[in-house]
Amino acid sequence: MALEHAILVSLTERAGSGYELARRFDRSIGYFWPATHQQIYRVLRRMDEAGWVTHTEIAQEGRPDKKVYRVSAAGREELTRWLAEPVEPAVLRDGLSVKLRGASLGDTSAVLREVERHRAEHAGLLEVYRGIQRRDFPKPDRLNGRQLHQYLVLRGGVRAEESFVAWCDEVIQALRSERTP
Amino acid sequence: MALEHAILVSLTERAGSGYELARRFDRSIGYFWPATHQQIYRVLRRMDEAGWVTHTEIAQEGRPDKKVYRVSAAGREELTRWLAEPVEPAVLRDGLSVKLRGASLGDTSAVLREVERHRAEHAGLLEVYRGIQRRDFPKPDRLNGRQLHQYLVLRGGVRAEESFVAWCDEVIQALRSERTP
DNA sequence: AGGTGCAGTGCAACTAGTTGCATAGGTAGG
DNA sequence: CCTACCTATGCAACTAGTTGCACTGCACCT
Repeated sequence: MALEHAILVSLTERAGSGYELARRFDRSIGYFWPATHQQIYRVLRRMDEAGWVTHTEIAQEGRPDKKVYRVSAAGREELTRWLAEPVEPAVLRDGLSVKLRGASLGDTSAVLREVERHRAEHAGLLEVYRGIQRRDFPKPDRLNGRQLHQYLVLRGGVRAEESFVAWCDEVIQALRSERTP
Repeated sequence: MALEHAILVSLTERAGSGYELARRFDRSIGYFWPATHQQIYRVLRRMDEAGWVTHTEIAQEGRPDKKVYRVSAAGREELTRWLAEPVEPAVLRDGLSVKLRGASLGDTSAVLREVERHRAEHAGLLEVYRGIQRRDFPKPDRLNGRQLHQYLVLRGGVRAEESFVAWCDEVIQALRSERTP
């Protein structure tokens, strides 16, 4: 019961179709709450039946018709209710750490290459975040309300990726000097 | 297909029962690969059927009998196979960020209290990690093999929690000065 | 002419994970 | 004495999430 709320937040920011929501989950909100288009479509239907959202079918030329969803009064109520209740701590599932922990049972240099690969991916994501930060929040001192909150979430992403990259560097250095003592 | 591998890593470090594994997942490996006892029991059975592990029933006095699992040759083979293949990037699901992003749609001060609560929890976890670090790895310069890898995973935990706590502090400060401008 | 990719929704079948409960004896505390 | 917790395993029913596929029509590239 929480993809619902991520969708409510996103739809409150702007109404949209399932497809559009899936794009947003790919580019922004999905960085901290991932979801596939399938899951989104399914949950949207459930939310529609529960009355949290309404939809309008929009006929389009040259491309398929779409259903634009918007948050209803009941949805806004549910969202404020959820915002006031405690939320469980973040869940992390990191296969790389499992691998590292078992590295000595296999080919350590393959694990090292994996860490290097992940380092590159996370460094890329960090650049994406920093790009958004430069473009959308060039003067972060004067923000408030929704803009401030979006900025703060982005800051979390930047910090997390910086920390991940730094960890990768530490691991890479340690594994390299282990291989050539 | 990855809880299997986390279990293989843990059972290779030391054989144990489902219950013992569940304890370990609560205290160490579960910090980056969470699992409930139910899931562990189910997967253990599947791994047993697949021949990756074997079990011996141990009769005990005063407490229930237990099944001690150990990794078989096929299990070790599977583990080395998995260690050599690429692993998907870590998945994070952070409800607090969703909340923060939607904070202006509800009671912002309730969200602030939530951030403070999470800060305290993560600071506590950080202390746990640092305690393990002091106790188990007082001289990290001379480690290698399994010990080094375990230490590096722990370092990842320390870094992640430090970063999370620092982010919470940034958020708390920003939300406070937003409320009293 | 043929392939790829985007926009758009969705079904079917699957795997993974959660929650609640059951059982049972021992141990510790109020 | 009663409650609560620990050790130990597990069933049943549920919710969540993944993977693979289908269909339409346009645009773009080769």
